[in-house]
Amino acid sequence: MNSVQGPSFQPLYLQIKDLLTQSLDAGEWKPGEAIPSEMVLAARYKVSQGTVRKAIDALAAENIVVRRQGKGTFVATHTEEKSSMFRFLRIRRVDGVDEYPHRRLVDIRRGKASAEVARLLLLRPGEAVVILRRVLEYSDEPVVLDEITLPAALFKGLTKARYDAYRGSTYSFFETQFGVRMVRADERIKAIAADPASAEILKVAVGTPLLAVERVAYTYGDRPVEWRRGLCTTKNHYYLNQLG
Amino acid sequence: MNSVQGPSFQPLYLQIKDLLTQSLDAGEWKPGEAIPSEMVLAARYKVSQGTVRKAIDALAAENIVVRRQGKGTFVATHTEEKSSMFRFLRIRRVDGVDEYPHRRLVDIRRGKASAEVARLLLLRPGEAVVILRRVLEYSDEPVVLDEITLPAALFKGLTKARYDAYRGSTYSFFETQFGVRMVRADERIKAIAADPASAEILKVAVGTPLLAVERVAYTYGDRPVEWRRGLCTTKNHYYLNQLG
DNA sequence: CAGTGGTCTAGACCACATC
DNA sequence: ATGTGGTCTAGACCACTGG
Repeated sequence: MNSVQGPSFQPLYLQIKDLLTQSLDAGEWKPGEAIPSEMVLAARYKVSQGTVRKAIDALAAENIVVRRQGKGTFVATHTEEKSSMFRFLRIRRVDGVDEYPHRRLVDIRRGKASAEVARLLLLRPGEAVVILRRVLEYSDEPVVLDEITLPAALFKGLTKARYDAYRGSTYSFFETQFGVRMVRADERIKAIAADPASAEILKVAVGTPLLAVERVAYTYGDRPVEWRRGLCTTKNHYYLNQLG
Repeated sequence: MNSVQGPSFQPLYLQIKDLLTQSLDAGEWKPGEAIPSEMVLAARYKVSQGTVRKAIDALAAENIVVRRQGKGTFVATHTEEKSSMFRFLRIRRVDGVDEYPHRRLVDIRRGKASAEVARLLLLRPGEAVVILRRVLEYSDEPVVLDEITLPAALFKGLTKARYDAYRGSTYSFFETQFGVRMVRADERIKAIAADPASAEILKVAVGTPLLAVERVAYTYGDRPVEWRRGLCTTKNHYYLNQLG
């Protein structure tokens, strides 16, 4: 059922994958919901089940959907079992115990995108942004001091009260409250000395070496929608990475 | 052609994948060589080409093997194009230019595995190890100070002269000279202050914040075969990570 | 039981590399 | 022209879930 292929050839299953991504992006199926079965999608797109399967396999490999045998294929969520909660949280306790930190919002303020943020988030310089400052606490110990910058246009009505009231991870909050789902991120890590303000919040001496982690997070279609910078104490914690 | 399945069921294509991994491990096909074609493997294992294909797909997804349309499937190498050279090297210049560092071996010494190294590399405490100390230089600037610990049993005849004489990456050296191919690694990152000895080598002030990167690298079958600890200046460089 | 995803097969054809 | 991997199809059967 493959149509005539234009000059810029793309396999059928990748075309189907793009169509599915568009539907996901448009919110046709919400996070946590099931997408139609392979047979139904095959009928809709007039291709064989095997081709739909390959398209879904590709989405599953990117953690955009989750397959569950016997039940169906579901739009991935940041509100899930432990396994996926640590996908975007690489900080671990040195003793190896998996602990999900308590997040304490220091303040929210509105501002204009700096040249750097505008460049990274593909905004016009000076465009409105929302900036959250947070502290992540592990067993009541402050470990990470965060600053999260978001395009205001996508996060209308983001207030401290709403953030504090939400139970669950920050990306789960973004996803359920603003329909912005993070699918991928790039991080750059440096080591820096604690400045007085950060040192006080993290309860370390001024000049203590900290990890400085900068992140750009992307939603469907590789659109950047979050910039964050975190300072992390590594007295009792480390940053975990798997190279494969 | 599936045989009767015992109590611990495993799909045929995963069984084939394991057989291929064993052959790879045994050196039946060396890095850089082509493995037999899908048709030939299908005949050998008495399964369909599609099943062999799924097995190879799984190996390709883990970067153990590389497919090249029209040519064949090849055992992956650390001696390849730029794209794969940075798979285990996450240090980048802040200006974004991709530069492969010059490695300078400080010394090689032999010793016994500490309790920690023995635990991580699954050795008996006190078992013989080889320890390399290196400096990685980017544009003549020392950036990383490394200490690499290897089980002596796997790296007989490793001398400074041989290391210095080799052209190519360290993992390429291990692979071609000792038949030990790294396929995966875990890294743990902390921020620490430069001690006097390290500071001098890296040409930074004592107390300068550095990244401390600890790595355990694994070969086929998840067998740990390298432990390393690196100290990295982040004045002009950073550690890059992709979360997906 | 019916419906879902998961595996396996067999065959056709396409794209690419090499001779 | 031949051989390789890449795509697509159609159908059968298995494994899991839930009514």
